[in-house]
Amino acid sequence: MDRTGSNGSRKPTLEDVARAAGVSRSLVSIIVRGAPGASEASRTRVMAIARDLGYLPDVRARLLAGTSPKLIGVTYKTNSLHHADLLSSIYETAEGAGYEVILSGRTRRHDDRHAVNALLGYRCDALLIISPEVPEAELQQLSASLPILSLGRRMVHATTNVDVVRTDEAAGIRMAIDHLVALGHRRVAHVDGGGGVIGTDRRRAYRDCMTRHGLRDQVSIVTGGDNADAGRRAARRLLDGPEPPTAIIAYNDECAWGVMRALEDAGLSVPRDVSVVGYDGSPVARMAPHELTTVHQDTDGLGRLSVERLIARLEHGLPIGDVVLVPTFVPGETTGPAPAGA
Amino acid sequence: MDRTGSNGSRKPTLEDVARAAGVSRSLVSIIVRGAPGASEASRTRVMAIARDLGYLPDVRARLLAGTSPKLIGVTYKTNSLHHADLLSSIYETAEGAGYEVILSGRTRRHDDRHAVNALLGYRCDALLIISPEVPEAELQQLSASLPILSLGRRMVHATTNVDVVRTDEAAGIRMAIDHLVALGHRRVAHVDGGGGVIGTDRRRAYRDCMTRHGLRDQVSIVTGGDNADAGRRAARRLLDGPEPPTAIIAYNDECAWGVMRALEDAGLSVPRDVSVVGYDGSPVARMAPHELTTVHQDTDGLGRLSVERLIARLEHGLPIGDVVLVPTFVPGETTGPAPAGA
DNA sequence: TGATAGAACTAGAGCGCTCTAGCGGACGAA
DNA sequence: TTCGTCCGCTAGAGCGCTCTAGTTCTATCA
Repeated sequence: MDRTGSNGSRKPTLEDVARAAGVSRSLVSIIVRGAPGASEASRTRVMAIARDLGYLPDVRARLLAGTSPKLIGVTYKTNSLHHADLLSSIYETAEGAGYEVILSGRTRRHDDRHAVNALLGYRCDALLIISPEVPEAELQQLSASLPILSLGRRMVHATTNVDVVRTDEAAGIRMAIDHLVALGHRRVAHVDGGGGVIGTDRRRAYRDCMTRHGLRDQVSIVTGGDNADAGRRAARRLLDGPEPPTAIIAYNDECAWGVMRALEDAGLSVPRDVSVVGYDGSPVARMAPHELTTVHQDTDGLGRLSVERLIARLEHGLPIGDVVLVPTFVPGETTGPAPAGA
Repeated sequence: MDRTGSNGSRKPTLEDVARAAGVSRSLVSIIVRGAPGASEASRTRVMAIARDLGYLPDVRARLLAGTSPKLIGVTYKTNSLHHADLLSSIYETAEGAGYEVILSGRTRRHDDRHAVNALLGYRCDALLIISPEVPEAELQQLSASLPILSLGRRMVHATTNVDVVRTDEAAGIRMAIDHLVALGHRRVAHVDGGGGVIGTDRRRAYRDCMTRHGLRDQVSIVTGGDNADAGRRAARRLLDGPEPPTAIIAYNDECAWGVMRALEDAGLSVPRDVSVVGYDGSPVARMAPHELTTVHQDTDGLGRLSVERLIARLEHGLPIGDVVLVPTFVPGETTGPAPAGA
């Protein structure tokens, strides 16, 4: 078997182009990179030859030899619609700035740590972790050797060196509760996202905001998660309780789907009997049979800002700190007036 | 600003470990790779030192220097739940076999060609393209320089050098139609996936199978797509027609969501008024408020087989050809008996 | 005793690129 | 004329690794 491809010929290298053009490897390098230091005449001539030969730079060699930062490692959960959405703007921003993006997906058996290690193996210059799930201390430790940006998750310790671009969770939850209360709801429950920082923030915001509305005794929280199954199980427990809620704020859109599923199972109608609010609001996530009422995060902005700031830090050492975007509340068809008797 | 990390120290290299251990770079290389040729004593000693130093092999250098194939490039659509599902088994199988996987996502503005070029830049040894959208000729041309495997999409020309691992589309559609016909449905429509090969196969299978059931005059096809929006728009057109169907087979699960959405909009109940069948059946895709009746592809099998075969080809030159898996039909809650009057 | 084999290890080339240092020639200024 | 300067270009080192072709050392056997 021929390793180099069925046609038996190696991929052309800089050397090949240089030989064909009768110039040095260095000149070709300058030209294909678009770096200054070559005459216009040489540029057009060499580029034409490179094209003819089908030359494509070897990214591995380029990264190995280069001295300026050029590689951003990104990890995300492959089964998250919201993460997938963020990738689009991350790709676009990075490519526009001349940076390579290397992806490492997190799956069931391939978690944060695996993914981060894979990225470190590529010696990326910075790490963009979407909603990191490892302990903050680990991120902190990592940040000693390269810039780390957490997209979505806040850092608890102010002293941290880990940069953050995120959404104002409290604002999002507040909008949702204000909306529901204005519709006459009082028994507003929360299916939370579990023990993570984002989940904790949303849960606390829920509690605070309920209290501010004088509904402290109506606070009802049940452990959910970031997927539909978790939402469904959680909602089922909620409905089994003594006083089922008239509105449910789910941890995210997928979770909200599960919640609606459970309501359906219980013969309840949305929003007539129970109102449901999601979170994230990425277009791809809004496929529910009813247009989901949701807290819309600025996906494009989050992705773009993360990359822009990370690059600014890499190139000029500008600190990023904690960038907070305000979400938008998007009323849909899954929320309505509280039932009369409630 | 210090490029090499805030602690100012470069990442340790083989050289560093070798020096610390008082042995040659070559020996350390042998040991960290787990290659034969080192004593047990050296192994434990050097490994301990490597660990202490926090040594992590540089993948770029390793790939650049290595002569045996080790890198599989994978491209997929970031917003496809089915593709995301496939990634899990692809990762696991490849890692288990000691291969690196490099991902390149396809997004709105970052299409097949971009993604493939990015992967070629890394000089991957083989390309695994999930549901490729480029013309077959282009794949064919690509296959001249490295093994190409199309996961999901069949090749039209028998002479092609592109390998395929896919699902038996005809069988899947047949199961769906048999199921619906057994429930008394006659007006079974199809919201298709557009002009791609997979879409065409499912469409043709639909037509053939309807004909076999003596329902040729009931054939009703409307152009959909692989997402909920497309499904919704398509179903709307279907319902506007003279004789709306009593059952709809959607191109995939996301499309089916859209179809259900349109039915809901029209005040129709699923499955009382109209039955709906999806396609793919990955767990993450089955979040509809009703358990979707769907044609379940063997996601794990597809991913695993693709990688296993690709590796077999790389290492032993074994041809892959056209591997076809048979899907499973999973009856859910979105299909029921045809309405009496229909 | 010396030849021989095998195990353990090393030297050094080379993967494809970038980057620094420097070279030659053209040109303008003194 | 001579010097300096700038432009266009090249030589060659080096990025961190793998791999081939040794070398050394010990054990074994005629």
